[in-house]
Amino acid sequence: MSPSHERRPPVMADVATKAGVSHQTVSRVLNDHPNVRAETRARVLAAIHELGYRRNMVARALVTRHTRTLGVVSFDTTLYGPASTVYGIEQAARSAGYFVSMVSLKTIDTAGVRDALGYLAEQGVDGIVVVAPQRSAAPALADVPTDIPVVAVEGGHSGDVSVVSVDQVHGARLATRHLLDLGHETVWHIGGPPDWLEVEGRIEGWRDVLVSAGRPIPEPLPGDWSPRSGYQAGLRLAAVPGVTAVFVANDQMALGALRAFAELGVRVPEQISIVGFDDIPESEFFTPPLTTVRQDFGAVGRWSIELLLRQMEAGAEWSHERHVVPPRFVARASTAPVHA
Amino acid sequence: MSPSHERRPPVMADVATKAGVSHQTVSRVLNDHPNVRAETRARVLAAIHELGYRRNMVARALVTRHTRTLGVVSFDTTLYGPASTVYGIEQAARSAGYFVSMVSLKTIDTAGVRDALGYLAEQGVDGIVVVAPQRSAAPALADVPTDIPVVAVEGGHSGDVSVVSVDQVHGARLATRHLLDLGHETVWHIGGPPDWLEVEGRIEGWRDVLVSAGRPIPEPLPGDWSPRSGYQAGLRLAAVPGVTAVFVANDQMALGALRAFAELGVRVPEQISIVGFDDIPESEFFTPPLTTVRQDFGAVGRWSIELLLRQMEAGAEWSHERHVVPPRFVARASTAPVHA
DNA sequence: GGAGGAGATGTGAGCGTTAACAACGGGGGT
DNA sequence: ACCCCCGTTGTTAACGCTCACATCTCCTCC
Repeated sequence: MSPSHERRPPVMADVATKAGVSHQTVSRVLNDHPNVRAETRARVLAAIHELGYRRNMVARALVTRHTRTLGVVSFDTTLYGPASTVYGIEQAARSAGYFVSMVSLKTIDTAGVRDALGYLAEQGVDGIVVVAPQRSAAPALADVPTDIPVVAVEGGHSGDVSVVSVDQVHGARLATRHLLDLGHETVWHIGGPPDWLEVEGRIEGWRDVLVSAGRPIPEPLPGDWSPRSGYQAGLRLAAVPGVTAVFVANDQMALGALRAFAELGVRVPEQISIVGFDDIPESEFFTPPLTTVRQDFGAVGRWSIELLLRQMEAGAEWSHERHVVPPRFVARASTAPVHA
Repeated sequence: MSPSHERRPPVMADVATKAGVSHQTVSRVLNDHPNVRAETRARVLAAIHELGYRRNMVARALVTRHTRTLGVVSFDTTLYGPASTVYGIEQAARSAGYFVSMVSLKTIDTAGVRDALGYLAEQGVDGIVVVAPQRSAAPALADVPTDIPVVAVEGGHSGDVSVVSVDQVHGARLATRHLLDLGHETVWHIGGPPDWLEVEGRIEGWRDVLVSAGRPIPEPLPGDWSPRSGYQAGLRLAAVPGVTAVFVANDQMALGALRAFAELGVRVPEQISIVGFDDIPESEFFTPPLTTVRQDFGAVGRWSIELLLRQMEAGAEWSHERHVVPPRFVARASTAPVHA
C-alpha cells in the first residue's frame, strides 16, 4: 500500500520550475508583492493550482519570526463564561488573520499557568490571552517572558499586563439596589469559590450598597458555581427566618436555589426574591424566569484581542491598558416587592 | 525606548558556547538522548537555565516535519455539547503531548469547513478532529488532504474518515421506551435543526420504538436547540388534546417546554411527561428535575484523540475505524405513569 | 598488545521559506 | 546619445534546529 518513494508535497521550488520562474517570484506572488508582471503572476498561480501546492507556514515562521498564532490559556472551558469568552476570542482572532492555540487547565495553579505560558512561548505564538479569573493565576503572569505580549481576562490588577474585565462591582450593585428598591430589608448572598477574583467584586458591590443603605449585612453563603452548591445554600437559607431576598453569584447556583425553594414550598418571587448573575441562555426559561445581570462575554473576548493586537503593534513602547465591559441588569420574574 | 541592538533570545549555539560543547550535544540533552555523559548534561542544563533558553519549536518542526499540534474544527463552542467535546479533546491531546489549534465556525457550510481544513493543513498540524455534526460538513471531509489524518465527531458515514459518535438511535429508543413503559399511548417529539446528523438518529430511534409497538406516530415539532424554540413547541403542544408524553431532542429545549407548560398550568409530570437529551449539569435542578439521556461528551473527545493518534501512528496502512459511545438513560422527576 | 566495539562528542548539510542585494532591460530627461 | 532610475526578475544567504556521519576515547577480549 505505501510506496517506498514516499511522495513529498510540492514546495516552492517545484512551483517555480513548473512556472519557469525563480522561487523568489513564487514567494512574491504568494505575498502579494506589487512588482510582479500580471502575466507572470497568472502563470505562477496556475502552477500552484496544478500542483496543489500549499505554502509551508512553518518555514515561513522560521524566517519571519512570527507565527500568526495567538495562545489562549483558559480554565474549564465547559463553563458558560469561559466557553463564551474563548469563542469570542477565537472569532476576533481569526477575523484579524490569526490562529488560536488553546490550553485548557483543569485546575488553576501558578505552576500550571506558568507551564502553559512556557509551552506557548516555545511554540512561538505572537501573543497570549490568559482567561484565568482566579487569584492564583496572577503570580504566573508576573514572570511571563517579557518579549511576548499578554492580555489577561479578569486578571486583577496584576500590574504588568493589560486587562479586560467586566465591572463586577457595578453589576452586584445593580442587583442589590434593585432588591432594596423593591422594599426588602436586606439582601442575602450566595457567593462563588473564594479564589475567583470576580467573586470578590460581587461581594464588594453587594456589601457597598447594603452599607450605604445602613442595612444589616448577612454572612455570605459559600458556593462553587455549580447548581448543586446553590441548591445546598438554598436549603440552608430557607431555614433562616426573615430571608426575603437573595443575590446569587451566578445563574447556575440560582437555579439550584430555585430548586431548593420549590422543594420546600417556598414561593419565588412571592416569599423570596432571587437575582442571579451572567444571564446564561437558560435563565429566561427558569421557573420563574430569572432576574439577573448580563455579562457580555463575547465583548470581553473581542476586547482582549483588540488590546492584544494593539500591544503587538506598539511593540516595546507599550503601556499596559485596561478595558472594562459594563454589565447590564435584566429584570425578569424572580423578583417582586416584599409582601409583608 | 527601543534599543537598536534589539536583543535576540538565545539560541542553541549560545547555550553550546556557554557550556563548552557543540550545539548537537545541546540538542541531545534537550531530546533526552541516552548517549550524553551525566556531567555534560548537567553543564548544558545549567547553561540553559542561566541563559533562560527556550527551544524554538518552529525550527524544530521545519526539520522533523511535524509540529506536535493537532487541529480542531468545531461549530459554535458556546453550546454545551461541542464545548465539552472540545474540552475532552484538548485534555486528551495535551496529555498525549500535543497542542491544539482551534477553529470555531459560526455557521457550518462546506466551504467553511474546507477553508478551515486548508488553513490547518498549511499550519502543519499533525492531525485534525472535526466536530461538525451537520450534514453539510460531510462533503468537505471527502476532499481533505489525504496526507493528514482526520477523525470526525458525529460525522455520519462519510466513507473515508474515522468517526466517533454517540449512539443517538439507542438513546432515543431508551427515552421512548421508558415513556411507553410508563403507560403512555404514544410519544410526541420536539426535534433539533434538520441539518444535524444527531437529529436524524434521535428521530429514527423514537420512530422505531413507536412503530414496533404499533403506536400512532405524531408529526415531530421543529426546534433549533434553543430554550426558546422548545418553549414555542411546548406552547403548541399544550394546545393539542391528548398529549401525555414528549421526548425532546435536547435538555435546553426541554427547559423551554417545561416553562411553556408551567405558564399554561399544565403540570409535569402529572399531566405530561417529558424526557430530554444530553444531561447538561443544570438538568438535575430543573423544575421538575429532568429525566434525560446522558451523552458522555468527554469520552467522545478522548476517543477522537485516541483514534487520531492510532491513525497517525499507523500512517499509510490505516483502515478507517468507528467508535460508538453508548448513551445512558437517567431517570428523574419529569416523567410519571400516565394518569388516566 | 592490538583489533574491535561501544559510548561520547563534533561537523556539515539541509528542512522551505523570506530578505537583501544584484542584474537586466527599457523609457524619459537633458 | 547618454545616464539614471524604476519595474521586474534572479541569486545567495540566513532563520534555528535535527539527522547522518565522522571522529575520538576508552574498554574489553582473545
